[in-house]
Amino acid sequence: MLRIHNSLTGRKEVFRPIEDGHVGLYVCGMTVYDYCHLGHARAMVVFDVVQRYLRALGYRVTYVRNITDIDDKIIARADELGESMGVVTRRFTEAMYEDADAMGCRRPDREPRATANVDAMQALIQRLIDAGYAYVSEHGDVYFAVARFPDYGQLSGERLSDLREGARVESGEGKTDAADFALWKAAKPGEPSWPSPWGEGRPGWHIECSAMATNELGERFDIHGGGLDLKFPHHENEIAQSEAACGHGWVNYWLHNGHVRIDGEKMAKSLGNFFTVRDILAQYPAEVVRYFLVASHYRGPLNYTLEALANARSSLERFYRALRGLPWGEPSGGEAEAARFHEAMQDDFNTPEALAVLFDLAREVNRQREAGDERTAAGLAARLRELGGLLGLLGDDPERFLKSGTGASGLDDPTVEAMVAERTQARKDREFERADALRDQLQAAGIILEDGPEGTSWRRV
RNA sequence: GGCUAGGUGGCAGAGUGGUGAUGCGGCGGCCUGCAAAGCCGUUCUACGUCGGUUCGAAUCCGGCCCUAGCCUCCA
Repeated sequence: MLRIHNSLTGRKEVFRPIEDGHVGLYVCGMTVYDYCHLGHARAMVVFDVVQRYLRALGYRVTYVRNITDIDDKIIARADELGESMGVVTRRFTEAMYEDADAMGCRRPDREPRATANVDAMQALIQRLIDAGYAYVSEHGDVYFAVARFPDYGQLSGERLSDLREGARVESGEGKTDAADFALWKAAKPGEPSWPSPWGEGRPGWHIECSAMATNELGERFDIHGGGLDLKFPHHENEIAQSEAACGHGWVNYWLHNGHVRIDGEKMAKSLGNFFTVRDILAQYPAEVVRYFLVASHYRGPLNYTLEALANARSSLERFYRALRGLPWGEPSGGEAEAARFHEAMQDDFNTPEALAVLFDLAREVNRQREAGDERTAAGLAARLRELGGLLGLLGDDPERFLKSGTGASGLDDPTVEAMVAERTQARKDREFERADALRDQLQAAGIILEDGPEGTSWRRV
């Protein structure tokens, strides 16, 4: 029985899909005007885990993630680069795929692009105008009249009166209410635009997701996710538009992932404290980054530090050392751990707890191996791989992972192998001084040796 | 000012009304030529604060303090 924390109600609820055996999942994707930073990576990995786990539970999942390819920031970026919007969005869409693929994220089933769905957005806007929820300003902008939608604030807990009093709500621009938001923006000279019943213009941000989600998943679907920063106003406005248009509830469960922080602050472009995924991937294996993201609960904040990444790496090393040297086979044994793992995952995707179970399993693998029962150890190791796989982890070859290291050690594999062989000979000859000198030399180059009953293995720091 | 999350041991990070997750680190032991790794044991009065409920709370309730986020584009 899967329970998930629904931000709409603020509590954990038993998940019941609308259609038996099927889950419609919509996640707000990127605005493609720059490279992904770690915050984007978190959202991608979090919902990749959600999607994977739902499938592991046997659900058919329709996973939809949009691509916002029309937006003020894109226009600005294209101007800045002296390129067309299409060129810019294509480049950063490709970059997003590279990053997401590297981190082992399965591609969504559907990835609607805003520019390909303007018709659906216009239809939705028209519907809202007809139903009296939206109005056209004298400048040709269309606004959603927030006051006409009594349930406004159901997701964020914000009250309309508080919002109006808030210092940061803009007024003017033809709005009748400061809290109203744009559905359609009249084109300024030189801006990309589409013809519409209200004049040349382009869609507002919020209407994109309402239109595309409904288009792909219907007027009522199961799960809508995104970063915490989208909760208000974006998701609140999506709800208002969609429910106003269809006249009933829209999404059953809302999921929001927490922010990545750096030095206790949100990682954000405006603060200039962000790290791009590709910069981090240049220094750490993608699986380490993924582990780091999965090692804390998706709803909480995640502090980015070098220590945390190092920690993620040593955790993975522990797993891969347990796996090392055992044959890939069918899982056997570890049923109790598997049950605990699933219990954790079904409790609002508690990945840290699930990982704790995996550590227990790794210890059991080591115990069995130490006891000389390699057969049992191999069965458990396969179980460990199987469960890790549900999180998108532990799919690598242990030797490969352990020998990959963080940076350049200066010594290539054949050199290391040669030195190891030389040391082995020295040890055989009981020339321990020479053997230790070689080991020290390797260690200085970031190579750690481990002497086992079946010879010496090594890994990079 | 309003709204939303949080405040856990040396660090990271789960969890729970009553037997001190898990990882990293420290210490001791086994193993090893010595290490490393592994295993075993262990350290550390851990749960922001003040009250309340309870046989019993860190876990429930209330006040307070602090942190972060949102209220403007943001995963």
